[in-house]
Amino acid sequence: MEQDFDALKLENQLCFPLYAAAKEVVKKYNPFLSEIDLTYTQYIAMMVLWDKQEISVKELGEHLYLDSGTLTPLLKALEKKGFVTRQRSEADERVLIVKITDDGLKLREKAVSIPEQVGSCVKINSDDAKELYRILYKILGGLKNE
Amino acid sequence: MEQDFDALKLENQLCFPLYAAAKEVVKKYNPFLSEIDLTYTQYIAMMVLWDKQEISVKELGEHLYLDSGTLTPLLKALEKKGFVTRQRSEADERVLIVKITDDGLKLREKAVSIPEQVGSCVKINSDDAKELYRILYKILGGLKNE
DNA sequence: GCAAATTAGATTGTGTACAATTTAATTACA
DNA sequence: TGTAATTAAATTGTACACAATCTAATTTGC
Repeated sequence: MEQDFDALKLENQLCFPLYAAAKEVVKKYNPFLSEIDLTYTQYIAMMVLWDKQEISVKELGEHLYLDSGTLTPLLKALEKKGFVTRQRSEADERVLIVKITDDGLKLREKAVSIPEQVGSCVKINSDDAKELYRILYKILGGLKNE
Repeated sequence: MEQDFDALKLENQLCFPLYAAAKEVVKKYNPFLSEIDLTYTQYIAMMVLWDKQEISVKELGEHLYLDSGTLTPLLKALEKKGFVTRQRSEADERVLIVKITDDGLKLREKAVSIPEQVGSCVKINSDDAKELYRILYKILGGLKNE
């Protein structure tokens, strides 16, 4: 009585290419990010800060799908590099407010060409890109409400 | 003279939802994987071994998009749990052959229901799943030849 | 045949990720 | 109003992930 194990084959997984492609694409950012002294995770945190100037750790984590265990050391590193400040909210001492500095804002001008540069490394046509974007956010939306 | 920074907005990235969705979906495996004492990375390594019984570290890394820096400690952990053995190839002492053990093979029966269980956590219809699969492997294929 | 180049894996160091726990501040509510 | 519950970050411990380097074995090319 042979059992059917096809469901456990790597090529039948959807999660595996998701995991692998994410890793490989993130890796493509490194040569460009190292020029501005950021890691990928630091870069996406800076993206939120370029947009909002200041934000609590909790809110930042909601945007990035990251928790304080990841963000606390990451934000300390960004503070050390002089790109952000960290200070407790006066209204609620539990809350830590992260603010972008002038140096952090300046960094945006150096970063602005990165999306295009990485884009040229990742071969995907515009239709596939749109489909991928749509499906990924559908998945993320579906996971949130549980 | 205002510069256009839209390319740096989080919502205009394709990589970010890829990164976030991969992380969140992998996280969904943990409750099921912890029951059989595996992490996600160990699980995908076992998938290759369930399929092939034995493989070199190099080949395993090619399948999983992982290098020896990640695989060496991971395979030592799997060896410690008794799921694999590690021994040098006699034909070429540089090569380390990883072999599945009887316990490792038995684990497959416990694991076989995991894909379905995780599937029910991730809301995606069959058309989207097929599209996603196609696009992700297209990306992975495009990154390889460079 | 042998030195140079290549290859496979291991090691080191840095930076995530995240579960679980802890601490301190705030809020709920009896 | 005072205690219990909740909340936000920080901390701790484990496990990747990978660049860079190292070591040992094998292959190349003369």
